[in-house]
Amino acid sequence: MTVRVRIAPSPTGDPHVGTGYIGLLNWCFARRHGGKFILRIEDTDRARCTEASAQNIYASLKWLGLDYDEGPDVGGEHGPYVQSERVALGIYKRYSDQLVAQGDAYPCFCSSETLDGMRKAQMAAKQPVMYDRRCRSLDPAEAARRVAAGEAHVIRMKTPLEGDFSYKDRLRAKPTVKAWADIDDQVLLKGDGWPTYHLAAVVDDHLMGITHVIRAEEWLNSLPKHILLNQMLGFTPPEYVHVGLLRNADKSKISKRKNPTSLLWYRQQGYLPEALLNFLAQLGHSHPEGKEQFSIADLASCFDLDRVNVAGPVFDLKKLDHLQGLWFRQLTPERMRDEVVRAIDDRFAQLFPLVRERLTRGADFISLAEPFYAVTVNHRADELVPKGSDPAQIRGVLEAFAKALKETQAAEQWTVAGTETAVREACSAAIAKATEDAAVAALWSPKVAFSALRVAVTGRPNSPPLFDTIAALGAVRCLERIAAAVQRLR
RNA sequence: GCUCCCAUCGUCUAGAGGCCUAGGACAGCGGAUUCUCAGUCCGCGAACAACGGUUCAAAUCCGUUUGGGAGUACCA
Repeated sequence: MTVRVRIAPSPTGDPHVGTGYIGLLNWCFARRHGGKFILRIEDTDRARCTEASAQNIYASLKWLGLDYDEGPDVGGEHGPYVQSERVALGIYKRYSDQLVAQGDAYPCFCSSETLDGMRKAQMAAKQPVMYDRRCRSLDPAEAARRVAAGEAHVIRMKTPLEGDFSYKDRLRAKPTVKAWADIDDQVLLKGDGWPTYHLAAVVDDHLMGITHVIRAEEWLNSLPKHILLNQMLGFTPPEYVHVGLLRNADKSKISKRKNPTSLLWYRQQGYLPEALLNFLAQLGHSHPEGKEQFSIADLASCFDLDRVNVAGPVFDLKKLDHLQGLWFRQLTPERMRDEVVRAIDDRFAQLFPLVRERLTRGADFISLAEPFYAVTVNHRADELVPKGSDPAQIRGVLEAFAKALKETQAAEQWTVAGTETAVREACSAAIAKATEDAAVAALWSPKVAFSALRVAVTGRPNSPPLFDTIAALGAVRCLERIAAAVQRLR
């Protein structure tokens, strides 16, 4: 039997590291066994999926080097590989009809309000939350008549009312056992006639000849539904394997709030695909020879599905940075040069408008843009403290600005307008506190206070417009530099 | 609440009953090299969640507890 595995991301938002992680595992498994690795786009959520997002998934997988043998943009014998196109072909509706005809599924006419009320009542009564199956007992002929009359409905699967479900996941010592009675009558076809994940994935995995479904453990709970669906439809189920979920430092499921989750971000930051992949690989599968640095081709040659981790690993960027350093320093001079040029180019587009009118010669760009590229700047005390003020006063000003800007950063308002508003408000507040004090008003005037801020942030008395500069530099570097300037004044 | 999953240093892990007074890597700390920094090299601290079994022998097997996580959608 030829191994056929897949990843099936949903094109919502940015391409996710989790997709990269699961993709890597599937890719290695396919390559190890001479099988096929397939990409399928699951865009059945019409409200959230976008074409741009799908394009980013293709680009990111390509960037990582996780080449797929079949997929939307490469074709294959089992297409189309985008579920919305398969909806148009009537594929899911056909299977749903079959299930209803067999008596394994039924139309449900309950409104979302009804369902909401049900949930709340069950919650309050500390009962398990699930559909009470009231439409399941409707007379099929009567239900069919209401459907034909155009009444709003969904299609639900009939889960067994008694008995146990058991499935042995190869990564777990003991089989997963659940009582069928705890499993909901899952919606298969939504009100708009589109399939839910459960129906679509099971049908497509079968139609595409998938032999192993290697996915994250968040799916473990719905495994019984998927196996049951396979049985009802007369399919031989693929082997389902559930791996650990990537975690934040607090062990919760990895999230945008607490970690960079976008693959686009890693590329933009200059991480090497080799390093990211190496890092991701270590989270899921240790190298049998104990190697720390290895390529995915190397991993693929010794990949063992039974060695994959089930405990969700914490995603730690420090380790990535270390690996990145190893890979980067081993780059050929040519490729390293390309990486450096790319890093400069990326920022050039943003910076050029700021310095353009200040240029006399092309080489001026280098000195003018230096504060934007530099990791840190050195402050001169005499420049930091404008005439007529003293170091202690300026320190107070900068500390107030730092506080205001930190809030701006926390509120994700780090833009030209956002930072300017924050800084100006800090000035107004300080002046308002000391009414009619001319000296205080002078200290907090743009002329004095802004100039101190400019030196703190750029390390020099002249720069492009202050708030454009602050916005372009980014919150992290600005705040670091202000803190350094405050230190300098102690 | 209900259901399921998981459990070795701060983090990623090695470990499939004796090789374990638990090994490696990252991070931290100390030292060496060095004009500086980075790097490199050397060293230090740091874990089998707890309690009961099974066994001549348990990090490894079983049970209970504790802790963490996930699911509980007409999202995937």
